[in-house]
Amino acid sequence: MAKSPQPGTRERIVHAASLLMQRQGYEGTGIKQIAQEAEATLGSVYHFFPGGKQAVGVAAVQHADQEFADLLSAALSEEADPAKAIAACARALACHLRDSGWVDGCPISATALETTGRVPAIEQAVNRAFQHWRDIVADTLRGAGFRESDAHDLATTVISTLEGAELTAQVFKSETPLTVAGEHLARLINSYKG
Amino acid sequence: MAKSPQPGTRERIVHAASLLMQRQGYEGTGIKQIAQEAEATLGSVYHFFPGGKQAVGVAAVQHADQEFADLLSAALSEEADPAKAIAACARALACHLRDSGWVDGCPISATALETTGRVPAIEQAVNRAFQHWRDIVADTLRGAGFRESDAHDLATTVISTLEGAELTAQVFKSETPLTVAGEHLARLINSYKG
DNA sequence: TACTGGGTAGAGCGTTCGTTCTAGCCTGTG
DNA sequence: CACAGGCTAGAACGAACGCTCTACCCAGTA
Repeated sequence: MAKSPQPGTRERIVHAASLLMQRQGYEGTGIKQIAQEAEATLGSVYHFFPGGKQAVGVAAVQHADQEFADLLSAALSEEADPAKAIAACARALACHLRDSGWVDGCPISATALETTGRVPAIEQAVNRAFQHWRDIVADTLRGAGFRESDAHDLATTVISTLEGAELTAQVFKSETPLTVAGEHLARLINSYKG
Repeated sequence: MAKSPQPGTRERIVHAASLLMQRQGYEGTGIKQIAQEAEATLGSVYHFFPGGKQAVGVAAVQHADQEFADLLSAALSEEADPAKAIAACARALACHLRDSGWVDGCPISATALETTGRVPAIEQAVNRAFQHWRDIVADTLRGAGFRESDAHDLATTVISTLEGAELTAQVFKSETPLTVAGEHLARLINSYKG
């Protein structure tokens, strides 16, 4: 009974919410639209998320958090050199963004910007996601022999820059901002080596 | 209610729209809220902006575009060394963000993310703003003797990174991401010198 | 004096929002 | 077979949305 049945209605709702919020933000996405996209009914949504739209939003952010963390971990473990790994990661994001028709950028930044200081529950989920991602990068850098404080600062800038470059690429509808940012990050990281 | 002094009604509307959209995005901001904040009436808003909410949004983005361009130009012309100037600019953004209670980040990024691929008029205004800002940085770098292509790529990354760092700083409610990003950008720029 | 027109004021339109509610379906157990 | 309970289905609510509409105020002009 505690197990979710079939291809999981709850999962479909979270996935649809995450996708829609990625593309049109939190405010721009309606509960009914989420239900429709998930091929669920309003009743189901409120059954699984008695907390309403906020609760769906939090779950969607957490889902996107884990999804991007997995992508980041995979990209970083494929390459021994962290500088090259991050540049490759930026290129991968650029490809994905292009293939989506310049629509699928960072899955939570739109939601983050709309809700800062106004919806604490979502704010907190976003905060945790950013910490999560930064820590993944920081751990990789530490593992590659970077000094503790350098690793932390570099990881912060890596996340910031990827985030910003994704936005810029989306605005310009061009892969260039992301690929260039990746190369610049690699150059920056290499300048700390040794 | 009480009649407002000097500044024209149209200007008050644009200013209020810009501020509200900065804090809660395009979708999260209502026309009536804009009118109220501007101490104007709905009739006045539709008198000055027959195009409705989209038209107000475009004007707000253009206003924010010019405002940030002025801030950028001022910061860049205060320092001869562009690397130091950009680091100083990042610190200034951090101060402003902190003083606003971590609420006033980039004035258009929330709107940009919500409207990409969905509201062409606003999309275009955002595109022009990013180009505008990038060109200001690129011109400064070119003026400081950087190669044409280096200046262009660096300018793109500077805007991306500032944008992303502002978001990260907002999420973490900390000045650090912005100040660190500023220092990293300075280091990156200096690595292209000579 | 009367006219003119930019600007102000706000009631109210149709729609959609988030949410609540009741009723019914379906499946696993006793 | 009966029956409980997780889940689905969708009608309906008040509030808020973007927007339209008419009426009014009040210089400036003649």
